[in-house]
Amino acid sequence: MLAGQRLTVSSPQGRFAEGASLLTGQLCLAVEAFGKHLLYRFNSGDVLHIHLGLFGRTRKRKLPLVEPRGAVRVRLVGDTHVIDINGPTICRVLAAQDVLTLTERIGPDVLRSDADPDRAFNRITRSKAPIGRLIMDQSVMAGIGNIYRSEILWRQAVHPETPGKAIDRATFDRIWDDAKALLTLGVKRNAIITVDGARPSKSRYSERVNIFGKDSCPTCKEAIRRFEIDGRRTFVCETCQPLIEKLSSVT
DNA sequence: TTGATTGTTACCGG
DNA sequence: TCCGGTAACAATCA
Repeated sequence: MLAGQRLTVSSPQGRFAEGASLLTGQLCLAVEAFGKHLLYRFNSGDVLHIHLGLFGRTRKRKLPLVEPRGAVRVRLVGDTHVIDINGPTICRVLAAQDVLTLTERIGPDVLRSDADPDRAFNRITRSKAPIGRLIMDQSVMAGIGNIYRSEILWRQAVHPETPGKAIDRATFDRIWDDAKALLTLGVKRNAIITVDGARPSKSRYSERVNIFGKDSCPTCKEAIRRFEIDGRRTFVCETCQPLIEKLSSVT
């Protein structure tokens, strides 16, 4: 994005003011993602850490500058473009040690080539927690959000309430590979698309997904059950995703 | 005006 | 010390 450019960093809303002054005029060496965390690395060694949370947005525009739209917390101005960051949950400057602490806390990111899926598999098979919780636990594996959770488990015919330790290696591999494929597509199209062959459109994501927010299963037409895992909506077709607790529940 | 929401973290009690 | 539960926070839209 703006990597390789000298950036003017400002804080139009006044918040993050000290952080902005620390960074302004520095060369942005790289922009990197660890799961849902964004790191802007600067030549001074400072790192701008952003997490967009539930409501955060970034907007990229060509220069010239226009008035910030909505609640812009950080504005990054390069040679040709400007990026506005609205409503991030996290917006701070990290020292090198804090960056390490952060990246060590985050599980393997399905989109990173240096990710080690074995770490996720080991966590999952040691837990009796439901797989629907585990794959969205960013310390177990990073990248999957609430919509992808229901969609991936439906696509792989895994019931979200299956205990982690009942997940065998082949099943885990299918979940991991599907997550990787869907998130890669999502990045490429800048949209959540989990229906094979679907195209992004101006419509809401609900038209590009299989069961999230739906009442009936696109495959078998049976009713979709909706319930909560950790307070977040979860959808399951109990016909296509039967709950199999398998043998390993022997304790 | 109210409610819902593609998320995370801090804190507290058991 | 490690859980599970709860609250807090963020911004926008219907």
